[in-house]
Amino acid sequence: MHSKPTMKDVARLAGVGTMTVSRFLNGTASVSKETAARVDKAIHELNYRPNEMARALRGRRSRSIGLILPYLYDTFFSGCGHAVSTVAKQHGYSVLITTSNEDPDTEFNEAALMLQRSVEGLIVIPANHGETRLNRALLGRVPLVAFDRPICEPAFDSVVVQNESGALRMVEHLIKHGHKKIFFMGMSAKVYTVHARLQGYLKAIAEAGLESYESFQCQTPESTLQEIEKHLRMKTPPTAYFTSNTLATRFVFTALLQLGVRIPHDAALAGFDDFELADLTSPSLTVVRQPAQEMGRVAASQLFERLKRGETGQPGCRTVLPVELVLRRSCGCEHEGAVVVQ
Amino acid sequence: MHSKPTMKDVARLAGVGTMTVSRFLNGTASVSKETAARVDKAIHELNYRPNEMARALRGRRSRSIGLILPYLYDTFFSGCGHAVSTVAKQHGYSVLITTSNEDPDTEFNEAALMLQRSVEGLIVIPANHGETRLNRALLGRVPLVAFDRPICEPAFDSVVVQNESGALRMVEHLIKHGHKKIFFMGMSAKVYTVHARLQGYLKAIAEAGLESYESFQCQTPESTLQEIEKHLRMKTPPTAYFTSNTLATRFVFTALLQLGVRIPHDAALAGFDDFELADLTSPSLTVVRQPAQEMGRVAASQLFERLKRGETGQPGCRTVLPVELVLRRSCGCEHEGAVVVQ
DNA sequence: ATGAAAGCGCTAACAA
DNA sequence: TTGTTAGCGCTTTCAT
Repeated sequence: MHSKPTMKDVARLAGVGTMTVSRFLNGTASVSKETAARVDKAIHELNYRPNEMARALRGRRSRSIGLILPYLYDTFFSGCGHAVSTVAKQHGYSVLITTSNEDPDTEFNEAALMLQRSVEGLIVIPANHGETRLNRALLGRVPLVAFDRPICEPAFDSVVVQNESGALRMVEHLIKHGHKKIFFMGMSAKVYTVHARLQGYLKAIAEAGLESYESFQCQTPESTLQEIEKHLRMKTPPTAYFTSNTLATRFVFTALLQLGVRIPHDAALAGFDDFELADLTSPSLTVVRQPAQEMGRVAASQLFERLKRGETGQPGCRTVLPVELVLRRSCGCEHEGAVVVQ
Repeated sequence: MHSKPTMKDVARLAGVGTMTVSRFLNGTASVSKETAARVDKAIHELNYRPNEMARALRGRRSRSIGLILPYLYDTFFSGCGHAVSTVAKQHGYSVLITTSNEDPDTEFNEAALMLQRSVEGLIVIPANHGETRLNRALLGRVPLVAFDRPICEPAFDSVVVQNESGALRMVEHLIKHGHKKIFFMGMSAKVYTVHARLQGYLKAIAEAGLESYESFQCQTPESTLQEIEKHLRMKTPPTAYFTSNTLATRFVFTALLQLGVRIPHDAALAGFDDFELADLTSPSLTVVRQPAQEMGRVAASQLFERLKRGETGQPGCRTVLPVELVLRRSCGCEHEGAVVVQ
């Protein structure tokens, strides 16, 4: 056989019509046992595999979904991606993946391209909050689930974590350690999660009757270092830092070490988002742990639920997943190992 | 408009035949300026987007490639994936992604599924060495580029790093520090990269006239801990460890810390594969750095090169990318920061 | 339970 | 330069 065998080839070999082969493969209608056996034999003999493009073109279903992440090299995002991919595989679906690089236009174009490829649904971590151009007009009837950051479009589902309350609880923890001047350090106020965590920080600070301090200079290691240097020159430098995400945590941690600040003695540190090796630094890092893979799993499940029900008009729902406080040493706790607070 | 506009709709609105629209879109043949303008207007008016499935079915090109990685949650793999995705986007291609979970059968099935989806090429980090079932028979004329781990099939391209010489140089470095008993710690001898790095270790050891010690117990933190405990009970415990990959490095590092071994005083440590935060541990970790993203970039470029040339008969070539030694503190070096040796 | 005909949206091949 | 015809491989519809 030169090129790939088609359904016609199978039908001919089995001595039946193509529709019988199609029905056998899809279980759309009953096929007598005998013919089924003949068809099955022919399929194996030719090593026949249906052409998914033709299937998608003729039928309604492409058995594929699209996944758009800001980046793939970030552990958090790729962890989510792994979960989505796993769920899709369980449903027999393929995943088209792409990155938006946090750019709403790229995101829009990539989404459009995926729709051209007839994906049945889209799972997205939207680019910077409020700027996403994804909407019903673009998507038509195709369902979309946003996660990590919600989309303000009522028809889309969202899956997020307890950003605000997680931050609030962690800052409360720092306050319990006796800190009065706690700095919030973020990468960018434009990102939804950073903003939400800032709100939690502000609430905790306000409830304790303290003053709030925030900075969004954690763009690069250098800018972070400069910012922290500025703090050290203050009359009363901060005694604790709360960082908005992994990268901010890393940058602040590095800067503090470089500047000879002893953690947690001179300044305590706690961050949002756990990561590998956070327990191997010195001191080990206290963080809010969010369930990255679980979030991807739930988002994907939600999408497949919609696809199964075929209900497209349903309003979107928001799922909020719980976070945990992982208390290690950088906050000032002195117990051995890590204490996880649900 | 109820459902999506088709080429026919555009043709009708522009008052031309569908072929003119097709030619306009693909630049296959010249279209007069006036008609081109009318077609362009119609396309924008209807917000028409060609159906990629139909294109792929009729024409030869699906403008998509498949990417198969062992896992997606591993930073190394997802970094490679990011690079592949970026290159594909530059070429206007979409990426179907999936994970093999290091299982050759899953890998085989996923590859077959991708071929059913008419991918034009495949980029793969093959599952455990020697067991991969990917071959020309499955792939037909579809090109494949293996990276990180090569595939022993002459028609496939491979992109790898200097696993053996990188390991050799690092072990030589440990030897220069005066170590006589250096343990090689790996996760699994079945993985190509681990095997290759072991060869480098063995060569360095042999050239120095030393005795070699190897263990593949770094499966879990627990098994690693047990293994190291065993070493400590030896008459002359090892004074240095060389680890085969990130996870092994982490496990050995944690175990040594837990057992109160002072690094590098009681035992030095050096590993293959750099990772974020390797410079923030205490002591900071000396590693062989391999260019993960670069490897993905080169593999993808190689694939697109083949696609462009359309030459399918060409024998596969192997590209070897250089690694760097990143000397931090865990090996016993005492300089500030990190020294990178090309 | 099975088959024949039509056509999904597009493009290669030919014709004008 | 442009249009017509045919058909990629499959499934829907209608017939038997």
